[in-house]
Amino acid sequence: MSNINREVLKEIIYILVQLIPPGKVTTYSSLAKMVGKSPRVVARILKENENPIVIPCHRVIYKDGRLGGYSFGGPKIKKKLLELEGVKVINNRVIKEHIVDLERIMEEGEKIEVDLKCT
DNA sequence: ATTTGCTCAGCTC
DNA sequence: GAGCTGAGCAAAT
Repeated sequence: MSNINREVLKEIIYILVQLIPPGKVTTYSSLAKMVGKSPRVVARILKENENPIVIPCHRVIYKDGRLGGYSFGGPKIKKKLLELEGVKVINNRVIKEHIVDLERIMEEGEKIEVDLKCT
């Protein structure tokens, strides 16, 4: 059952990436764990994304905090974008505090949803 | 077979 | 604790 269509996988990953709030980043491995695939595949799909404007693929980095690559203007642009959102990048490395697991983000998202409902 | 937007375990300093 | 190396990984070319 791990044979998901590429399109579906793409959609899932895009949605997940769009869930990342500004000022936070996540890792390829986190995404990979979510979709049950290898980090390489996630990276490839992120790279293949057709509209980098709506999909903040710059918020996805290595687990070590390194930025990794960025086909949409190069890693320098990626760094700029992250800094613009409040993420501190030191020596091409995002400090650990900003890295959040996708699961955590989703939990917070649900929490927010609940809050809205209560209101 | 080679190249990638990766990650982990070991090793050195 | 921080940095480097080598191997493993899955998909595209």
